[in-house]
Amino acid sequence: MIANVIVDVPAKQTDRPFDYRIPPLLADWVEVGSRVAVPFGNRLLQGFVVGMADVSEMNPAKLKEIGSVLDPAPPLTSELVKLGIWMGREYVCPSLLALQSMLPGALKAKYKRLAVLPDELDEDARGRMQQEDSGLYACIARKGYYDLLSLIEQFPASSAVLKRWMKLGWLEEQQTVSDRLRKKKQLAVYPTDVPLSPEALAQLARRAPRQLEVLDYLRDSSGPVLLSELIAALGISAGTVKGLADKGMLVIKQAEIWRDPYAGRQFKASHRLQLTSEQQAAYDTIKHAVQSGDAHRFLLHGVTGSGKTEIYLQTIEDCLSMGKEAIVLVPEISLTPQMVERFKSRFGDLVAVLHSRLSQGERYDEWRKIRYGTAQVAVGARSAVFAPFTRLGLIIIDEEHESSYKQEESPKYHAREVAVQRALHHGAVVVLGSATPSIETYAAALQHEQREAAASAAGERSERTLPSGSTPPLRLLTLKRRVMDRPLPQIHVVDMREELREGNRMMFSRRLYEGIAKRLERREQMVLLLNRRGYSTFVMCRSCGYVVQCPHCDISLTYHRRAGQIRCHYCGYTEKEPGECPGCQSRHIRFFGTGTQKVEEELYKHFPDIRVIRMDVDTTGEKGSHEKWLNLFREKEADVLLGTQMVAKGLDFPDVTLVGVIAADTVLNLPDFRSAEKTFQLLTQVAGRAGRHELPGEVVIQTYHPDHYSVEMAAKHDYSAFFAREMRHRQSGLYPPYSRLALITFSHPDIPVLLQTGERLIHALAEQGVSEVRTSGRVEVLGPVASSIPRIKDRYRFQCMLKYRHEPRIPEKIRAATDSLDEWLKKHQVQLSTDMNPQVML
DNA sequence: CTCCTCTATCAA
DNA sequence: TGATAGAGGAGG
Repeated sequence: MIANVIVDVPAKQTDRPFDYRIPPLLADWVEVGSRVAVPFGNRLLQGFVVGMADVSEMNPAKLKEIGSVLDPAPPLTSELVKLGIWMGREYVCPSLLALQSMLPGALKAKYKRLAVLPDELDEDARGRMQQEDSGLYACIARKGYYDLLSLIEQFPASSAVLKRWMKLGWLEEQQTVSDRLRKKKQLAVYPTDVPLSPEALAQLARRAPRQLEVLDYLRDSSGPVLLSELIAALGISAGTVKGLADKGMLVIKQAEIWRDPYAGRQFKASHRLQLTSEQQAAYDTIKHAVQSGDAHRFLLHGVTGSGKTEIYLQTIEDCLSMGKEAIVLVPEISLTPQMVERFKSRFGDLVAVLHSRLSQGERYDEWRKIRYGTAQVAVGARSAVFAPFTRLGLIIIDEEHESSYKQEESPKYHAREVAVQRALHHGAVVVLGSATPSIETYAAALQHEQREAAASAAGERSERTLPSGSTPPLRLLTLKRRVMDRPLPQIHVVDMREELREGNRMMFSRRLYEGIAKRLERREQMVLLLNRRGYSTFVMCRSCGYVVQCPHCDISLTYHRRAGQIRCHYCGYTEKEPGECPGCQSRHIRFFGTGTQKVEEELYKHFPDIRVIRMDVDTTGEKGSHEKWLNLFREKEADVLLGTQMVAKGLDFPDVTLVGVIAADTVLNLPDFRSAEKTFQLLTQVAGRAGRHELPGEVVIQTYHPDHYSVEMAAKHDYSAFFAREMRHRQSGLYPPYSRLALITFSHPDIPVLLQTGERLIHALAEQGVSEVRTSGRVEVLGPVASSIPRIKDRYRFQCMLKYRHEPRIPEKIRAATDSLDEWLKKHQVQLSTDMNPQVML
């Protein structure tokens, strides 16, 4: 048998399967999806088996054998292998990267090269090695082998000797492939298979009562017990247990432990809540779709607080009872303990949770629960869309408009697109949930609705059967009302230009100021949002106008007062806060713009007794700190939760009655065609944090653009009006959904190289038939132009945007074009990457 | 990506 | 003639 293997080299030239013979000993172990170690060139590499064949096209003499199989069962399913290859094509990236991104980091290969003394080496050779370089020899001889790289490091002068020894055969090189991480092992105590004789027990009772206690404990607990647990429970020493092991009355051995990030936490079981009629209708439709066993897509458009999560929970429950599995995607930011708790309390140990705040080991074990264990529901951020289920029935994407579903590194995939691909394979249902759907999603849903309406008006039965493999239509389910018919909070828009004109120079408008004072008096809570961390956004000299910039990026530095530093938010560059202007040495250097740190300081200035929790990247760096702050806020240990967008999403606190947006314009001013959409979504989401329970809520939005439609429509809770207005904007600029985009970015330390690269790229694209064809409106090639942040980490960045409509096979053509530039790119060390359907234009 | 080979070029 | 650097290509 032959295995087709994709090897662990992330380069264009090797992005294809290589054939290997499967040795008879491994025949039962190699499957599609297996992770194997294979000889490649003169190295030993990890690889993924992507196919099996009886014969190879290759000359059989040239075939090498698979070295070993790295896992007892294949970590990838054949479906995921197929998906990885699809991703490679669709997102113009090496399939290897796609396959790797499906697995927990613990399974990323770690390579070692060892220098080994051959067993059969004669005394004579050993003697001569000893004589030639005693230090080097001693180091290797101690264990018989030693890590090659650290040898070279420790004995830099001996590298020539080392090389010669290897040539002479006195040393052999051995390469290994291993995981990043081991399965966690701990000593555990197992009962013996043979029943214990009554005499022996009687003897124990007399001579060693403590040992008898151990046996009793072991008998009462079904199965093995951890040694540490036994010692703690009975207050004995390890010696007591060891004594029993010596007598053969029990066995102590290493047992594999599954780390559980939620161990020791009690989750109160919860049950189905009564659904409103709107919820019930949506639920019924989704449930029938899951039952049908065909791929379906739904957009669940429900206002904040309309009870989307309960619908998710109940449909998952039905999905499980049909013997199928479910994936729930949640934006990283809202994967809060609250969210996890809802799933844990409904499904208990059937849930595996995957997010970035788990340690590598914890994530690995949660993943193994899905692949080999008991989990039937996966809740997690973007990459959980790859949960290795085999009977997938339902994929839910909550807050589907969130940009975090798009991975910004290669493979630049969108979880929404991957979900559809998986649903097609499994005949599963995809549910996109949001109060503020992305324009593209909503447009697709409306288009389907309109087609249905037209079809029924014409008296036709709507077409239900689709050509297999094509994306199913997106059906719209709407929840217009909040549960318990609670009103949406009242939103006040404050024009900050007006405030200034009337002499208020504070960062708080009078309305917000009074709101805060009132809440403090009433002991209610508040959420304040400012989408900028740090203290100020830029540092400028008032004498000469000099703005302090990052020396490596074209971006101004942000002042962080607590640390007394100015920092670059792109490359992490840090310097001490300047006391004088670096340009003209004037003392008139000032900090402009407002960040969360400054808001915090102002709050304390105006309300001395106020208790503020600030949440941004700077305060939530540590593991678990996110959770810690939210718990403090829940326990009413603070009046204000102040933060960047991480406070806008998914939080639910009963006593929050005021939400304040310090500056609604931060996102609006970004040079991105989605900035209005992002603003509308952010405002609507954060407004939804108020008045979710008995107490009514109030929202204050401060802005310099009170007339902008994104602000106006958000204040009126009018998604439809916003959508209609935004669609006109998209149409006039031919932006998505009126077109599709592909962004090719390339970077280099020198601008002339980039200019030449740009010319070659345009030429290469034209050769593939991708060139400016404005007349037919098929493809538009924009650029190359400098990116909106022209330099990051000392590399200038240029980009080329393709805007196309009905142009088929664009990824294929881009790949062909960029492949033809390969030589040039390699020679000049130009980095180039392609982003299909980019979410951020920066 | 990394290693190997081939070729051009230069100094002895 | 041999050494060396750089480009090009292969890797099963």
